[in-house]
Amino acid sequence: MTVVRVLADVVRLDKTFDYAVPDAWHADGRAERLQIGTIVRIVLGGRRLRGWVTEVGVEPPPGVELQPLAKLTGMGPPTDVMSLAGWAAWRWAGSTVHLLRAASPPRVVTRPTGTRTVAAGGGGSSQLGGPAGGRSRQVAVAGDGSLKGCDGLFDRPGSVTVLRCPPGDSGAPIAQAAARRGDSLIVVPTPADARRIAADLRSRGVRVALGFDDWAVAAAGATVVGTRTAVWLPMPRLAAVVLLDEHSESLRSEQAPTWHAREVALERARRVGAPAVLVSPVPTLEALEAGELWTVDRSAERDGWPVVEVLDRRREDPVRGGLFAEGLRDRLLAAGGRVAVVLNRKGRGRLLVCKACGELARTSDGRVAMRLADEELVAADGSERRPVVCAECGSTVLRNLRIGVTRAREELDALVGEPVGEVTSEAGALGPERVVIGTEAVLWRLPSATAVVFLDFDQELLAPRQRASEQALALLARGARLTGGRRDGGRLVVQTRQPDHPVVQAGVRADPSIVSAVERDSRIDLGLPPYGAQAKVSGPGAGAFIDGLRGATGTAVTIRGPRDGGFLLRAPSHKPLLDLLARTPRPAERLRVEVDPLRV
DNA sequence: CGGACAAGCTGA
DNA sequence: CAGCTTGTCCGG
Repeated sequence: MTVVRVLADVVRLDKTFDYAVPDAWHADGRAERLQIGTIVRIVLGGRRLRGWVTEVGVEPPPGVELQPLAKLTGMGPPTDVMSLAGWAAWRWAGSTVHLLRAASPPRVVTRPTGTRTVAAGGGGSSQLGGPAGGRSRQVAVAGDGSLKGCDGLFDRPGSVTVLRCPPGDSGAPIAQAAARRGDSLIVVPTPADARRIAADLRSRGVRVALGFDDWAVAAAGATVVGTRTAVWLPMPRLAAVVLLDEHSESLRSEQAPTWHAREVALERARRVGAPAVLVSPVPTLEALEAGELWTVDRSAERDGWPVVEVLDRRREDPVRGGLFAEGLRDRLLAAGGRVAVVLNRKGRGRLLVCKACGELARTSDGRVAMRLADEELVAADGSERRPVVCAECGSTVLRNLRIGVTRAREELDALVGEPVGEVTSEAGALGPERVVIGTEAVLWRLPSATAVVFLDFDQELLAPRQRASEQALALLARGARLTGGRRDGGRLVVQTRQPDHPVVQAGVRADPSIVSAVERDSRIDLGLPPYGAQAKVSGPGAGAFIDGLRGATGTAVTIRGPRDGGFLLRAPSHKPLLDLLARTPRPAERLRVEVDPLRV
């Protein structure tokens, strides 16, 4: 009798059970389709459940009467993806079930779709062009702004390369170079990016699976293009991995387990020895830590960024100054074409500003905004408290820098003397107005702009998030993608009271390494990822779980809390932390474990 | 997770 | 002691 082990599709269960393969399945060939990852129906405690085969031909446990498998549903994640999901469950301290759901086809797949016309290796497709450029740690930018020499990125098996190139769209040539190596995994931030890259590759004769709808196409062997979930698609002949806009927040899953497509893709590449290339105008420290940095020529990078103009608001009256710096009107009128004005209203935290000298109330390291609470200044992340005194000049009179969000459009209207459009994140036609205002969504909804204005950049710089600096710089890069480089007249206008902030300076000098260097030092100091590991444990079961953790001895993990009902675990690296989380039994009550949380 | 069953509480 | 709530265990 053949016995298979099956993981039931029940998150809180997260447990395998053994089932007998019915004799009839041997006769009609179904038994041969049972492989690791195959999706089946099982009966468990009287319930019919979905499950994934995790082992075939296991020794039946003694004294247990096995139930037969109820149904063979169809193909599931291949063996390597099953194993990858298990790794990810460890890496983000979550259930394997969550990740296998992400890796399973959206509809039943009985067999892979289609066969490849080009042999694996892809070299037969001449429309992809040939390798160009020699080996160096640089990729060249041609006169038309396209990249040359991308093939060198994929020369070394198992290598991880970070390619920092200017904010313009550089994805297509890199995707083409990857596809020349064979079936490649190309991960992009948005479905629109995926469609664009996929169309380009298809026009060059590459067999492409576009996102999860093409699960069966990918299973037959193809270059996969998609958003973060694409890292879970079957790829029987994975030859290269590319992440475009590696810094993008969209690569991280919002729901727990909060897996990150960068880390999953790198692990997947590592397992098969495929070269991986992480592309971004503003690489994260995680990327820089994982791979070797390649750049484009310094002057080409500079030209690819727009001019960044800083409007320093420190000397203005914080009350009468309102939303707009003195020179803004002139800049708006001077811009020839469309102008996008960005006002972040998601950051609800109001900023306090010194009435005497115009400095913002910040923590002593200048990283986090402070607010008024109980007659005291308290950091937005709770890390620091002090009396209500300006750290710069000693004045005790601070004012709320309240941004008049509702009136922003009207005020701007009056300022420029022409109708101003408003863009929201909801769909809807864009108006004909030359100047449009909105939240960060403006940067995603508009196809292009001559200039982008950040009205309240301090809100980004001081956001109580671990990656506030990186994200603020990413926002500049996003704006730069709308405007194009300085050669095309692109211009960013940044209103700030922190003109010397590394992010602002990085924009002005078109040099993202300024932020990398400062961030690196501070994260090493604070033991933050990627130079340390953190996990946030919360929920009704948190207390009991932490008690269990405390029982473990000899680990490098420190526990802080409870604060707001949650605990923060820290360790010098991921392994001791994750191993401890994995071997500690979970309580019956609800528990949320977030590894490397965005906020602590 | 969800069902089964046991132990505990309440009101007549 | 029926009828209901709450807790614990287990499924292959």
